[in-house]
Amino acid sequence: MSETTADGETPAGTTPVGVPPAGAAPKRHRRGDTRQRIQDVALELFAEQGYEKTSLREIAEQLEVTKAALYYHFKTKEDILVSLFQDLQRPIDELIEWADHQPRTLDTKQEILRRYSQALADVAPLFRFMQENQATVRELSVGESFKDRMLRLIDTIKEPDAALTDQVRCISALFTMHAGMFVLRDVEGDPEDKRKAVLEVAIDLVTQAHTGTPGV
Amino acid sequence: MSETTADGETPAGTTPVGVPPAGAAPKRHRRGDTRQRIQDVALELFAEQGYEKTSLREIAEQLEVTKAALYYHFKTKEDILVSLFQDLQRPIDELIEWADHQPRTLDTKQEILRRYSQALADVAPLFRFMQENQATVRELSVGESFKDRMLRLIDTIKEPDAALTDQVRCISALFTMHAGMFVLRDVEGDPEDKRKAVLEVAIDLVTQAHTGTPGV
Amino acid sequence: MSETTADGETPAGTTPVGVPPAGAAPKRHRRGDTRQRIQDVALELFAEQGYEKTSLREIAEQLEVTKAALYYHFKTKEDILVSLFQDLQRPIDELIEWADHQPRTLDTKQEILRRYSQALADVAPLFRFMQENQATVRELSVGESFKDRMLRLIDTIKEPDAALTDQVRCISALFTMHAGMFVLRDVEGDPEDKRKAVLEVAIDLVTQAHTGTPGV
Amino acid sequence: MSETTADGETPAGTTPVGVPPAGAAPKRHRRGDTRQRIQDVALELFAEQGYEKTSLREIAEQLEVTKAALYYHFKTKEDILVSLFQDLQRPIDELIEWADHQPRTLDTKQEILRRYSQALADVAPLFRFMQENQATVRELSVGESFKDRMLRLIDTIKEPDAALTDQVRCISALFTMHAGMFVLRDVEGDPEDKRKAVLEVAIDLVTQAHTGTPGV
DNA sequence: CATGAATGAGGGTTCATTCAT
DNA sequence: GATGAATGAACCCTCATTCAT
Repeated sequence: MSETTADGETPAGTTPVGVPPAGAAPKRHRRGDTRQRIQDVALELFAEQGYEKTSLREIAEQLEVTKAALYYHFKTKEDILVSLFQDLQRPIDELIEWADHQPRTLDTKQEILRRYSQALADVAPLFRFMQENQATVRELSVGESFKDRMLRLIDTIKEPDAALTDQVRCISALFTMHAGMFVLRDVEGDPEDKRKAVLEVAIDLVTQAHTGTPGV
Repeated sequence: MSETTADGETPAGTTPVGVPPAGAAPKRHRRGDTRQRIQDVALELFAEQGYEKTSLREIAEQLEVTKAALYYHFKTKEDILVSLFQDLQRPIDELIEWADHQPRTLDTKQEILRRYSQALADVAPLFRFMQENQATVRELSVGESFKDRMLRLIDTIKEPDAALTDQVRCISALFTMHAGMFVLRDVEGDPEDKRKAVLEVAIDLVTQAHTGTPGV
Repeated sequence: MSETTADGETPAGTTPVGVPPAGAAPKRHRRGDTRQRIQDVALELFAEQGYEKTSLREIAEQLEVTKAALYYHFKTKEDILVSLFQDLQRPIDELIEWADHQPRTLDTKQEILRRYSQALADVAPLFRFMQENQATVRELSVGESFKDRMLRLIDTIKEPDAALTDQVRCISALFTMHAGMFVLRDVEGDPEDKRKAVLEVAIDLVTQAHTGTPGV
Repeated sequence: MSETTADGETPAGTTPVGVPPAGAAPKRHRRGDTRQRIQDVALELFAEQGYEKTSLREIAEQLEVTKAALYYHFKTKEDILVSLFQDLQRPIDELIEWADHQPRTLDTKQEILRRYSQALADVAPLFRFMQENQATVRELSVGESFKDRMLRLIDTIKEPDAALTDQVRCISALFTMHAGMFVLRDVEGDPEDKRKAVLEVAIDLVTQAHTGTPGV
């Protein structure tokens, strides 16, 4: 529940369930936001149990609607997943877009990582899902597009003609940030501190890579 | 005694199925290697399509046996997976065992990474599977045991009272090696060269972590 | 709300399936009576062949629906059986309830048997099923509840401190009625006559038991 | 286990498992009696769980042999059941045979019941099985033959032209004895006392029937 | 906006049975 | 006298999806 950051931080102006704004919808469900609620529940369940093991029945039950209702809002099960991506991939797309218009300096690369760290924190559940369901996602239409995004992101910090080790360092920087998201849950410490430590290591890696690259 | 060999003492080393002895019996009873063949095919399909999306029918068909035959050799679908782990996790267990009896010097840590790099290469398909099916594996009995193993491995290279960044570096070292296995497929270059580059970066990270740690 | 009507409020009385309203819709959606029809067919087949030997495929086929349709109306195969009990056990529950509020006179006991005889005739198929599938039913959730009911019924006609033979007589009275239902099919004679003869013997047994009991 | 009287009381001269008579069969299983042991285990399991729910795997496992071994001794699963009947039905056949050669006096009928009571006690497990698996047995080849036996037994105590109630009394006498076997388990008291009480009630019923019959 | 009822395909699993060895 | 390996049929059940209302 708390993991679902889909619509911002927490649906700020939204009435918490069970406390309808005096004189509001009699049916207890806030109206019109069903689509949003489906996405929230779906993301939660997909992340928790995986895409395949989450059935539409389960989603519907948790929402107290019928399966058929889901089909009013989404054409297929995969469509729900796709919609999650479209909503959550945007921050990353914007980052890539931004990066593409910057000079390829070390400063830029570091800033990319900083922004990426933030973006990751914002879309954490989706990332957890991606990380843990690669086999599934790979087959889905959305898989290719996600992989593309990753490769393009790598390209923004990696020099194509750098030494192999330096290329690895850049890739490692990114994956350090990904891994940091879920492995560090088993390490003690303040989440924000951990995020910063991860970012520091990532920046370090990219810096080494950048410095090591001849002619930069 | 029991008809079901399900518990399995792994009749042999990890003999790849390979080609059937040229000119062998055209049909019926490819001898006593069926269990092995099931494991081979299963690992292949699990890694390729994921555990959930691989049906027993599919495995059976590819082996040209019936589904029921699988149940002669394994008690359940999950059992097949578990058996794969038992066979392939051993190298890692041995590594941890070895590491636990070494002094915690930088040299040892570097050697751990070197050996881990080799172990990973040996059990690559299983690792790819793990990496790509975490959501599934997490629920399975085998999930916990795998996570344990990872944490214990991290403990062999990480100093518990090191700075947070240095701890991250160690974790990063390991995950760099994991990521290296499948991300680098999209980078040009000789596989062995790539493996070495990955190893170098990982060793670098651990070295930095070790050096940075006060009092070491 | 929930799609599955499995818990079931028993939409109607024990309407026998009978003939479909002459000249009704030739196909698709015989309206809302499917649940009822499933129960009817299931009871018929369960009674005829036993619970285990009756497959859902068989039930579905006879109804010209798919197996999956059964699962829309009932959560499991056992659930179908349970629902049959809930529908058909009621007459007996009501009898016990009634008996519990009567004085424990001989007249009452005789009336219990009379009413039980009638109740049995009403739910004959279920009883036949129970009688013939005790081994199965015993394991099912419904088994215990049925046994309870029998014991409580026995308690309504049996004095706890009576002589052992008189206790046996009471039990015998009940089982005579049960046996009467299916053994007497092989004896010639009008069914109603036979029912009355059985009832007479049962009443006789209880009367002897009641008279023989000291202090009554 | 204790219910299995198949081979007498307890295989008297038989070595208890695990203590082989010095210099005996090295394989721990007493040799040659496998067929008997299959029957014992099968009867036990059939009576406990029902015929359908008892699988050959289960029987084999409990005997620590393979399913295939069962097929060496019996042609089919049903064959095991049939063999149980052949062994255990004999006492009843002998009783019928004996009864057929006696004068149809009240004394004879009472003696029939006495002997039947004893026979029932001897083959209790089989009877319990019959009672609880009628639906199954009915379809099996053995079903018809068992029913025949019951009808013939009834004929030995029932006058064909008696009043309907008196016929019922005779049937009731028999079924009282059957029911007595398993219903009385829930009544306190010494088993032998209970058996005698049941017998007394049965004799009573037959006596009434005999006396009530005009012209006897 | 949503439901009730249903479907077709497929899932994993278990069974009685066979047969070469 | 028994086993190891396999089969074919059937089982209960779940799924994503559809469509008239």
